[in-house]
Amino acid sequence: MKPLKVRFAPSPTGPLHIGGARSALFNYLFAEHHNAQLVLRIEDTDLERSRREYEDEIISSLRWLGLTWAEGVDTGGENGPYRQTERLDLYRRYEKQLLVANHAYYCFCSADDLEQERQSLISKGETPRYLGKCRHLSPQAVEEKLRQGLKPTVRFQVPAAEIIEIPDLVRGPVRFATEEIGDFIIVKSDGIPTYNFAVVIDDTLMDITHVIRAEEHLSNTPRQWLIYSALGFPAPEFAHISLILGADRQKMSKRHGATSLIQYREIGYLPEALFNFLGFLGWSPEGEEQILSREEFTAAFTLERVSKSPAVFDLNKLNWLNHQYLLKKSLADYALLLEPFLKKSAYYQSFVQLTPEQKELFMTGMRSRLVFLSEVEEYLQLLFGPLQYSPESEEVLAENDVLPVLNYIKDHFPADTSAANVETFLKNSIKTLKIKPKQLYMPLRCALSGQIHGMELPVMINIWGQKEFLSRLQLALGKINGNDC
RNA sequence: GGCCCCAUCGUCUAGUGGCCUAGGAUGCCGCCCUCUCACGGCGGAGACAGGGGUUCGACUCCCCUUGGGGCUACCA
Repeated sequence: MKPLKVRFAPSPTGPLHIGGARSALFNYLFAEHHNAQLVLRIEDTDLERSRREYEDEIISSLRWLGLTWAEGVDTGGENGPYRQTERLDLYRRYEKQLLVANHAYYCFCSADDLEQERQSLISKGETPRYLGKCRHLSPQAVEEKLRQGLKPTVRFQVPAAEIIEIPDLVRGPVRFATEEIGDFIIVKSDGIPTYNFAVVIDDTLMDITHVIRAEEHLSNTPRQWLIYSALGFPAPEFAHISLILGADRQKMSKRHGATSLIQYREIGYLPEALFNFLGFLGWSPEGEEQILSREEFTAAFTLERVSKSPAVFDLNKLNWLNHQYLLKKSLADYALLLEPFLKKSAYYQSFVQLTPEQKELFMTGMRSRLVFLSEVEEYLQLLFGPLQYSPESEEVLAENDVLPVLNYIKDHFPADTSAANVETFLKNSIKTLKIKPKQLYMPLRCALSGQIHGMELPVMINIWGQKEFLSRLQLALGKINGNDC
């Protein structure tokens, strides 16, 4: 039996998209599960939009996600080159073969003619398609047009009145009538093959056994099927996985916010969280656990459990997963992960001056709180930024009994500002003043940070130190007194 | 418009004719913990799109309707 082999074949026309990442992931999981090879091929036949920097970006996104492949544009292999624009002579060979065998022909129709034909068919309620005007051009006529310098496209001659049945591993058999298909272009007028043509040749030459790709390609599959059979190639197995939709149930696109993997990395999501999240979009294991390791995924992944219906991208769930993965990190690992985000902050200089103990307290506080890493900026601002009072905090400070409490704290504040000592001091103050904890903590929190939410108060106070603490408290007291006048 | 795909809580999903008064997760709400937020614990509301069949019995099979999506390019 032929060794199993799959591929991921992105177009370098933009950064790696969530949907593309999921397709890549499913191919990767399939390969790992079945001990198959994964190939990374670059489909750059769209000369206008393809850019080498996107290719690099896609590769680094895939690596970041933790995917590996045996063969490909960056790793090399026996079936290269792996960039379609470097395989043009290969396609030309098969183009000639189809031309000679009358499976394909030159077409000289203009864009205007094509558009007219299209509109006319739509108005008649038929499938818009090319009706084959140039199909029976005589060799002399073709010769003549070529001599005039006209640049033809090459069209595949679709056989009439056939039903094509594509066996699809996730959808079951899907049928198409060739009447609905029209002779389609396999080589553009600039000599570059179209997707439908190149993909068949590459998948064959690269010994791909399973084509796992997004459902948007399903309608293209009969065209490819026809080429396989005209060329005498065996067709691979197909598995069309459903699309990932935005919250509005439309295909994910730029207007749905962050759609590229890079953006998620920049916001501070972990690759393992994305891996886990994407793995559950359109697939689920037999058990009920939600968090799977890479090994558990590869052990459990089969195409049989891939869902047929499209999946909506749910940021809430990604957030939860990311938080879960973040929570599991050791403090040291967490600090390492947070570092780039800290460095980016305007308050980085203040942060680096903290003692190791303070940094650890800060990390511990962040770890239980942050859903994604870039959120750290809010906390840095609270600690090191200018004191600004939120409306809620002003309400708290406007209450009658806060002044004596704050004054007491100010007058008895200890010189030792270790978090433990501050906590003891605050607890003792509560007893002395005979008030509820909240009556002390809340006004104090608002006075010092201007916010009603935040990290543990003793930790914040410890980080501020006595001087900063008193100056903040002073500011709040002045504000309260001012308001009273 | 034509062709194709899809249809279980808001969302991701389990479910392959009786195990289902439909399970899990997330989100939401409540309680506990607690200075707040977060973490953690406990509990609650929340779905088989509609209509026909098939069957002793349909979430599960078939048909229709409806809804959503994809394709319909000299883009992939």
